[in-house]
Amino acid sequence: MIVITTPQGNILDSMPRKSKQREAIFETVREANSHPTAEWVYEQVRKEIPNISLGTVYRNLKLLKQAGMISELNFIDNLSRFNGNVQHHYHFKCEQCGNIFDVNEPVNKELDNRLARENGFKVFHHQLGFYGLCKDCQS
Amino acid sequence: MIVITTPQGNILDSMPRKSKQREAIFETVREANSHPTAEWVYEQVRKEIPNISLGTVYRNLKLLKQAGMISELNFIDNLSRFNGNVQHHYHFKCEQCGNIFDVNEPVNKELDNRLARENGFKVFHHQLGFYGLCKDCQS
DNA sequence: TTAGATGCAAAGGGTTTGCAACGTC
DNA sequence: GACGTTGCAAACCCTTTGCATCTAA
Repeated sequence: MIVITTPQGNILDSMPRKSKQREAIFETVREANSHPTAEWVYEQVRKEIPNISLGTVYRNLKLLKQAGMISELNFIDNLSRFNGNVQHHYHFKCEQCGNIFDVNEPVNKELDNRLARENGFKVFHHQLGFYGLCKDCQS
Repeated sequence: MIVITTPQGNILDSMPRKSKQREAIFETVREANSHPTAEWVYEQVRKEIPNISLGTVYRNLKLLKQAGMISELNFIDNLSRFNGNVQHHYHFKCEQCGNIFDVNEPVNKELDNRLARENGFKVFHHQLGFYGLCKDCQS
């Protein structure tokens, strides 16, 4: 159903059909520098397409995730959060204001290999999240 | 309201009142070598206290967590999972069978310090979760 | 024309909460 | 007796889904 083309091509074209809703949702997530929830995406897209429904937002977020165009975080809290940055990276969550930041820490692939060697697991990837206070919340 | 006494003392005594429900819930989580959900804890405790309610389970899991007697994982999926192991450690989730394993990998505290230095965050702790296939699911 | 995509509303699943009754100190 | 705790059920919140309608190809 969904065919992922080369990273260079517009992956939206690989969907069975185009829709302005999906395009708006994708753009919203990609341009957000926060790590938005579905609700937030919905509120944003609503400014452009006032009668879009939450169900459509959820359906498309799921599709876009399956197509590898966005990623989903579910280790921050019990809310799904989406991210236009598909590259592997780490996160920091401020326990005061709740904001989530991308972290520039280099990703350590060797961790996966070591775990695989020592425990006999097959390890595909890992998620690393830091918790504390951001600059603004320390004063 | 809740006073955490020394790790040696029975922290349950520091609660305003005792209840057999709370004790059973605590024991169930501590003795589980899985990383149980509230629902699972409820099913277990029900064998001992048949008319316990789910609400009581949730209330006590929250209390026990606040008292530092159990910990909560919310980075595995969008379900709260509880753990009698309060020490800092990492996790592996099998994407096939869904089981979650504690990982013996040493905890790297230096990570927190480096992040703090480089980004100006105050870092309290971090969570690291690995994803892949466990031994049983590789065949 | 055909099948995917939408909007709507209802349903689902996990968690919290209000309240009267109960239990502990 | 005071007040923390419980059981129950309703409420809540986030997410999914069924269905008739719409729309891209």
